[in-house]
Amino acid sequence: MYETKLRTHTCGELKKSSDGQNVVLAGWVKKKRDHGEIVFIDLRDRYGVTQVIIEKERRDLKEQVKNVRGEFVLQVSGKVRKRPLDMVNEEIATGEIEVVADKIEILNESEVPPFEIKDDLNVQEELRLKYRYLDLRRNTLKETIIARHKTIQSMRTFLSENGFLEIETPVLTRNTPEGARDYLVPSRNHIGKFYSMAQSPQLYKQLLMVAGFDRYYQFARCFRDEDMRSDRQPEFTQIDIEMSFVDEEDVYRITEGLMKKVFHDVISYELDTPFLRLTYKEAMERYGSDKPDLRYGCEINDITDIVKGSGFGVFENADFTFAYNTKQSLSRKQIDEYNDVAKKYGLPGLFYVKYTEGELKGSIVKYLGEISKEKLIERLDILSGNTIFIASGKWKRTLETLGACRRKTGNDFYIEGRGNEYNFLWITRFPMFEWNEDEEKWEPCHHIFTMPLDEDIKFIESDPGKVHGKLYDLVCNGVEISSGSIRAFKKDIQERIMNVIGLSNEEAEKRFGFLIEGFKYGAPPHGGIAPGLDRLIMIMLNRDNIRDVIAFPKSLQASGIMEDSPSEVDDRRLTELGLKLIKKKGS
RNA sequence: GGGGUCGUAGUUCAGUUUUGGUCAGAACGCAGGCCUGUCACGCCUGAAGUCGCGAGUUCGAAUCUCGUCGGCCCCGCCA
Repeated sequence: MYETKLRTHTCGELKKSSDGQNVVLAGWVKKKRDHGEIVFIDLRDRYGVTQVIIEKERRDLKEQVKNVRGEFVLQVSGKVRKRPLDMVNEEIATGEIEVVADKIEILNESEVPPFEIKDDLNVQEELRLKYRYLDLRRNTLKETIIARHKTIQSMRTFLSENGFLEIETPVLTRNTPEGARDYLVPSRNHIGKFYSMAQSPQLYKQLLMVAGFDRYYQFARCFRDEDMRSDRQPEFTQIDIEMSFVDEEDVYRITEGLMKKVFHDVISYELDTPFLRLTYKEAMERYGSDKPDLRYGCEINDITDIVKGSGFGVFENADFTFAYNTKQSLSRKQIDEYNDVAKKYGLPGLFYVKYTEGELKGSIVKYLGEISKEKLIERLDILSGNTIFIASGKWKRTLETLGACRRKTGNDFYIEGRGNEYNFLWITRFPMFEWNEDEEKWEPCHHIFTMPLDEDIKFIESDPGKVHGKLYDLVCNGVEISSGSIRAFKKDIQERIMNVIGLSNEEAEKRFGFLIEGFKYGAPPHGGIAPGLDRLIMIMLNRDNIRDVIAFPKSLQASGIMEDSPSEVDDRRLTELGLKLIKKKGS
């Protein structure tokens, strides 16, 4: 396989049936085991590991490899030999054979690497990032990168077979102030002006619909100058999809088909389709999240009706009181951790109730009558030993807080060892607008080219908070994999939406005039979706960090640890660009 | 922008509070030697640290104080 001038076989393919063959292998020294009379060398490449043996009479070879150690690059010529039965290594694919060395060429030496190249590695990530090319030699990371390739390959096949065209769009584009901060690129030809690195190909793909390419996709690199998280990178990849003459159902069907195929091709997992659907409201009220993990229960319940009238101030003054049952017996210390979570999400704290010895216990129990207690026990399905959390306040914040607590319960008790379950669902019926308290104005929840639900269009002016968009998110195991929408392709709807959020015609013209202009010439009804490739692979391979699925990722401070980016540049370059630094670090 | 946490041989860590002083330690790796069958080879010997960096307190700082840099995690932000 993959024979070249320097090798006849890879280090992963020789089998019992290769016995007696003369072969040439090339690879890295994984391990040398020198027994004096006899020497073993495990040779590693992308495909596997093969044991090379230098026999006792080959003093010349032994002398030659005297100084060889891990990560030297060798070319070994020799004969494949079946190992004696009791010498077979069942751990590796080539464990039934070994190659008896006849000739060894040291293709390159290696310094002692800063960390060992082995699978069960425990090294500070900073060091792994600095020597990423060494980290990538390890199986775990290597397999991820291979899986990433397979994912892309599988998607290309599926989309191409379904009539989608792969079309590239510019990375260097213009600033569109909505949404995330974008990376700016100063222009040498236009002093004082800047390109923006595309946050996504959103506007281009919609114009491709105007152009008549009714099924488009692209593996689009997206750039966002925002703060990192364990699932966010400043540059990441979306599998950007847009279709014409469709409604939500068409997008769901294609996306479900795509996921089904990818999971089958990459990890041999058969997804059930169609995926479950929840409205945004339902997801929030039952799970406290617009991206709930449905691998476990712990559903939130509205208990406002039970606690109103209890006389307890917090309950009386709050819009809503919600609760969920952890179905666990938590210690005082554990409960404190939940209080910390609540504080982080802006609630003063949580109440908890424990059911022990046939009695509800907790600070708020004294406010509840017998009937209320019984209702509570029934509604939350409380069993002996259960700890229940209760929170009061405004709808969204209270639910989000309990949602964060529920997530903690899940992490602590329910999802351990269940990374190989995949619980996909669609979240639908998102609100179109959100009221910004600080600026006292309506803001779009998604982006402004979203089509409202037909039945809500009449509320656009009178009651924007009541308008839902043709918006959908694809969620799996508590992670937002993707979001998309059916677009507002007609001028009148667009203008009504812009009016709600206080965007004047001139302003809109300035920001995305080219899109509005394009929409004048027969824009077809269209919509799309853009699954995040990195997150999808994270979920599929059960990794909890996005850096693990990217060959050369950035650190949390958006630095390239290996290449030491970003870097300062010569003053000459700045001058050329008409730029001058205001502050320079260390000056 | 805010909060948390970590930083000690090449690597992973112990030592840091109660107690500032026999506190520069282990394992792996590395180097030298021995060893027909290992695959986490084994045995013997050895080298190896600006305790992230800087300042301060002190007779004395890995240990206490302040600052700073970097990694990771979270909130804000962000599809």
